[in-house]
Amino acid sequence: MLVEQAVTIADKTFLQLRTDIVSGDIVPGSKLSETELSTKFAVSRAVIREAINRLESCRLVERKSNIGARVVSLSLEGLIELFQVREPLEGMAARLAATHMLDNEIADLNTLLHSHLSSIRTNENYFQQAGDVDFHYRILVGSKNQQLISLLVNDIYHVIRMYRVQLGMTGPRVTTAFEEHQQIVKAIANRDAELAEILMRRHILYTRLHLENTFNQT
Amino acid sequence: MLVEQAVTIADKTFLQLRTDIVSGDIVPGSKLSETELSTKFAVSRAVIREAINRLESCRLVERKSNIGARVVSLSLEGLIELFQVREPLEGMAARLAATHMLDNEIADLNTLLHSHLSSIRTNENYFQQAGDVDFHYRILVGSKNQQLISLLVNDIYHVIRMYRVQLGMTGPRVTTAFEEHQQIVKAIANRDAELAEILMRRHILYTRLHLENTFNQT
DNA sequence: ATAGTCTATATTGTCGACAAAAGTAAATGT
DNA sequence: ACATTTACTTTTGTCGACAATATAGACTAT
Repeated sequence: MLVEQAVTIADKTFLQLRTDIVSGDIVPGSKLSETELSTKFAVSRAVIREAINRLESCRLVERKSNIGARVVSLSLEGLIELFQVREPLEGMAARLAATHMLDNEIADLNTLLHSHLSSIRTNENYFQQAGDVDFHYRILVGSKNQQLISLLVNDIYHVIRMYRVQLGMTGPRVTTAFEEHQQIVKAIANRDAELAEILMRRHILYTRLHLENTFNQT
Repeated sequence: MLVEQAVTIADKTFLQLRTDIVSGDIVPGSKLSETELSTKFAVSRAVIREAINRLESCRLVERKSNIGARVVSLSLEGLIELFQVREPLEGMAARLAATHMLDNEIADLNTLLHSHLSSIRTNENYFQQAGDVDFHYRILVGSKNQQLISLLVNDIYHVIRMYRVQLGMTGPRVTTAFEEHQQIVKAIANRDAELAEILMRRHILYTRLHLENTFNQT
């Protein structure tokens, strides 16, 4: 998949902090003290500042001038807003993928779907989650639109992952989602851009509604 | 409209640099030397670095480790990619606006349209451009989706403006675009979310095709 | 007792200097 | 003459210190 190679110290610090935030080790709403983090990571405040700046542009932290940065706090409304952004973007990605994906990329996607199916049968939850991520990622890359790819991979996906972890969403809905995946791939293989977009949007919409339901019931 | 108040020196430097880049005073592809800029603006390199970092997250400059930052170079392909992102996003904005815009906001939008119409009659090109920006901005705000608003206003709009200035696109297409605007507002006033989205997407698609044509013909 | 002010403290913003990496040009060897 | 190495210069990355702003607590006045 994607290789993010950290060459500078600020890179590593940024990646480490992002992991800590997304995984929940640094709890939402908590303050990111520059001095504190610089001693913890044993680096200068400058690299911490740079890392925090980048976290801000990923929408993982919010910063106020002369006050400081806090990890974004989670709300159902925020998650809904995020999915309202993700839905049309991935819809367009599927539309473009139907036109621009190479035949062998589509074949690989089918292979992935089959391995996904077998992991459903054996109830391997972890791989189901990873398989879902991989599925969306491949279609996104298949769109060949760099703006779209960068926007979703570098920003939105991480924020959504954070929400999922925080809200304890261990995404079930696998069996029905699998059928939706299948239909999307079929539309792409048929080079039906219009249908691919509609199906992808529906797929993400359903996921959103499912998340809303599970969240509201608890 | 939107007020971006710069409290810190880095804020001001960032805004100044962004203006210079979008307006073309700093030409695309040119290098942003930290030392050079720090002497030019009479500030320390730290604030220049922060400003450049923010420009990078706006997608206005590209940075490579240990090498430096360059203003993004323009290409027709890049502009197309950008419109392929913008189209579904603003489509969703129109869809949401049809549900969430307040009645008086819709009334204001109609007032704006009428003033737009009169400026078309008198051929005031500058106000036509500004009017178009204002139109899209109001619908975006009407969506009430903070993620969507921030994404378009803080990032995408600036990049598109840079492309327009650079490629010398003094957006004509006003009269037909006006009718499209009218139809979109009508759909929103009717609270027809589905139609509002379709019309907005078409509107942006047409704009893109128009830009492609004018660019290819020259 | 409460509101407001003032002082002390902690945190962020800015700066200049040093370290490390990349780029450049001269020098050497074949 | 060309390629490679080596010294040198330039630019970015990192650091610690100082300045400016915000927060917290003590103090005063009504």
